[in-house]
This record gives sequence, C-alpha cells and structure tokens, in this order.
Amino acid sequence: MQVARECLGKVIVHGSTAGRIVEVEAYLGLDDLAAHSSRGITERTRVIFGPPGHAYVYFIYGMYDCLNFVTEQDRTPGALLIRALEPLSGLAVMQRRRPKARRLEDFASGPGKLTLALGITRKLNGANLVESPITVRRLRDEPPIEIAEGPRIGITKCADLPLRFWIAGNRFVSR
DNA sequence: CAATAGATCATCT
DNA sequence: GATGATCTATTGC
Repeated sequence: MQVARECLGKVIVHGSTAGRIVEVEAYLGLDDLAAHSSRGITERTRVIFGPPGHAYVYFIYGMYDCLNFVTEQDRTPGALLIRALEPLSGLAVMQRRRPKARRLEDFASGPGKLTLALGITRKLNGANLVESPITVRRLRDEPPIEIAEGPRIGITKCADLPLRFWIAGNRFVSR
C-alpha cells in the first residue's frame, strides 16, 4: 500500500517502449480474498510469495496478460497490479501492437492493454525488475502528483476495499 | 451514453 | 466443469 504510492509516477521500460505508471491496485495476500495469493502457494502464485522487486505476470480470461510487482518481503505475499500507463516512448511500436487503439489514451489505459502495448508476456513472470528486459526507473524530473484512492475494479470479492490508487486528474487512467 | 454478449483458456475445485 | 485482477463490438435507449 505504501509501495503503491511510491510506484505512481515511475516509469516502466521494456525494449524500445516505456510508460509512466498512473494507476495501480494493491493485492494484499492471505486476508484479501480477491488476491490470487489468498489461497496459498500454487504453481501460479509462487512468485507472489517470493522476494520483492520481481514481476508477476498472469494470464486471464483466455486472452490477456496482466503485470504485477511483487511488493512484500520473501515468504510474505503481496502484489501490485499495474492498471494503466501514460505512453512515453516507442509510440509507433505500441500502435503496431495495438492496432485497435485510435487515441493515445487507448494505448495502455487498462491492465490488458498495457501488457500488449509494451509487449509483456508470461515469459517475464518472475523477472527481476532491475536487471531484466523489463525495468522500473524514476523520472529525471519527477513532477509533484496528487494521489487519489478508491475501490478496485473488476473483482467480485472484497470489492469495497479502497486499494486502487491513481494520479488525480491524469487522462490515461482507466475508467 | 449504458448495458450486454462474445472471445477463449490457464488455473483451481 | 466453472471461474476469472479483461477488452472490444454491438445493441438499445
């Protein structure tokens, strides 16, 4: 939850494409029934229980990959779902990967969209976020931001917890 | 504009 | 065998 606030405004770089994190959701682990990790360690949730600073990428609805950051210490489950990015570079590449997006706001304004735009797949599951193909960096001149919070989206359990965070007023946040 | 259906499959019961 | 941390196209007002 603290990590969620720290990650907003940071930049994800993958290949020639990069985007600024403008919306995230926290998934806390054992007590959070909406979290994949709430039912313990399985083949899929293994990395959520691992050390922080790694990527958890999972496949959903038979069609989309979603990107998370592992946030808690080793043995403690916790993840941050990246929900929306503001495209910064590699726009032509993103457009090719997302032919249906007509406006810049449609490139990465959702969990499934951003993985397509950046070319992120399950091959990056478990990857270190510092020295792997995918990295997270701080913006050179980080502008001050106002953080808004509210209930998470697209879940049926624990849907009322205010664990969704976004940059107030940013137009690349999902609906 | 809002509501709904369809696509499509890994994971878990 | 059902479900799901989604997106898009289509239908209906």
